[in-house]
Amino acid sequence: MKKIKFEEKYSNKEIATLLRKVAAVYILTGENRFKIIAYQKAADTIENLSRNLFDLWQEGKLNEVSGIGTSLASYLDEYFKEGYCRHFDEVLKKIPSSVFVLMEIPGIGPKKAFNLVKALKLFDEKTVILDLKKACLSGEVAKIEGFGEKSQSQILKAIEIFEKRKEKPPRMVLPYAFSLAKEIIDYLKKNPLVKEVEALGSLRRFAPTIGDIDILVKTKDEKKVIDYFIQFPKAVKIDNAGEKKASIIVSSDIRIDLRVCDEKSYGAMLQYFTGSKAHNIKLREYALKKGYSLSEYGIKDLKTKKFYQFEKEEDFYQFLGLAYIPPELREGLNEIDLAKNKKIPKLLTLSQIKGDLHIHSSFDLKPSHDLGEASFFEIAQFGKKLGYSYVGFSDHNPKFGGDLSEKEIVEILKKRKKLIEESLKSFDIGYFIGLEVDILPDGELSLPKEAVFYVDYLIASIHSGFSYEKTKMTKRILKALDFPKVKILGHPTGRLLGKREEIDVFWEEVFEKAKKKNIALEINAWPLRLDLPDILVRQAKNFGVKFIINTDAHSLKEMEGMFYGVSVARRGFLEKDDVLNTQEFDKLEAWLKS
DNA sequence: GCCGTTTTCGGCCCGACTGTTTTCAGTCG
Repeated sequence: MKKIKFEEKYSNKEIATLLRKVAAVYILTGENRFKIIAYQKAADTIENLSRNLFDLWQEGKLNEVSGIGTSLASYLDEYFKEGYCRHFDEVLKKIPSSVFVLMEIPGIGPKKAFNLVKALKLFDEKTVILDLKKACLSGEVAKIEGFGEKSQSQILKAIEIFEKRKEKPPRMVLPYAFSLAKEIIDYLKKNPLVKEVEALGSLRRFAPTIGDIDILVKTKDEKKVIDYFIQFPKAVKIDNAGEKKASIIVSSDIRIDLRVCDEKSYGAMLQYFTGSKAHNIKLREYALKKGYSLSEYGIKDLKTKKFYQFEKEEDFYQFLGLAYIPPELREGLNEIDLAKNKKIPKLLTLSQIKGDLHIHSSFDLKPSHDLGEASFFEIAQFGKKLGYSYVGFSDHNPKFGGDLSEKEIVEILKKRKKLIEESLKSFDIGYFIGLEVDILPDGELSLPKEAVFYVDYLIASIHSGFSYEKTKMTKRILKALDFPKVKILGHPTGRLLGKREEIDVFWEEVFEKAKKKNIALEINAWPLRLDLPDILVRQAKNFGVKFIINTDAHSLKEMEGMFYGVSVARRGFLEKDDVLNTQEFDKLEAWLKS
């Protein structure tokens, strides 16, 4: 078979888009609606896959993906092999391509898009959005059958929001989402009708980035709470507001969804509104097989027609014969099967963490990157305050290959070790002397070998050359792991959420080697990193690799961010024993010396 | 078009909100 190179059009995202387009055409041509659903479901599944569909195809595992049956598998096989699929092409030909562009605007689906294109003759996909905007402004849209003044101005607003979002997608990193959610929660709490209020959705699941903020309120007066909510001072637009729910857009183009309910359905509503969508769909399918229909209000027994309500979420899952599923695991993977067999892991908790091994101090060792803000003593003191048994100092390596000679670098590290020992002589917390060292392009570490005598451990990290080809990058990392005293692979994928993509690596080879050499993979808790990503955490765990969760703090304040790293570990199914810095000092020391 | 702890046939998650209608279709989460 000829070797086929991966291209952008083979990415999960692009394939999902392709299948959704086919589904859209089927909607317009009046296909069987379950066929349409099948395409949409396959698209959802593929988009949320933890691996590239393309890779799975190369391994002959297309049929293992749920939602891909014989038909789709053969279409996709042709698509990967030939670069196109005749069936898809023929279907898509039936509809002007500008229809698909309009569908990207919120509130416009296939039917509205098609009617607009047909009525206004908007056939140029490059200008279709601009043309539609003009048509709205000149009042033409309101004249089309099925549209009116209101939908015309709604479309206009939707286009504006769409254009803004295209410039800067408003996905938030966790800390920002938390602070925004807190603002809204504080506002809601001022209203005495609000009995209880919680942030749910992806925030409760601790997803690495958050799109919308979801808020649930328990109240006896639903309508009044909704009226109060839409008066939130920072709201720039009320997207919708009914009896049961409302959505506002706040100044930063972020959407806040509110649901209100009484106490009797609070448990079911918590479950529903925490999601994810994929988890809820799977849960409902599972329940249906058992003769129950689920909704945000409770559980209906389809035989007896009896309706059950739940004040607590735990009882909702229990009723279905399932163990409680922590929100972090509700991504529609295999968590329902695990819950059915009572195999839900006992996830790591923050209180189990005994120390932080990636902290940057203010000691000036002429580093390759930025210094921290706090002294060794201040860091130790703060570690103690956080309840840790030990801390690890891991400044960036001195700039190697520049003005400093190897001898000078060794001297600096010698001096640093002495200073640390003196600073903490009479302070009762364990400590380790580490160093975060750059992995150079060739896989060497940016440090003279003699320097390792003055450290307990090294964190090897990539800080440049992120776009190497996969094989070269893999070799580079594997080589770095052979450097003496490397015990941790720091922020392994190098990603910066919304700013920099993950490096391209054959991770299985890295996991294999890390396991063999007893090297831990870091889960870097810095909110923009959250690296290793949860999906890879789970894969690495299956290889038997151990982890260490670090904050990469450059200030005392940042040392408080351990919590974000723990959330990644939880989403990656990690338990206490998977994570080395849950161990006491002696055990950790033994590992560092191993 | 997919799927199987009732099934290889006959099912397929569930409900809210809006606008344009005059009972519902479209869209969204």
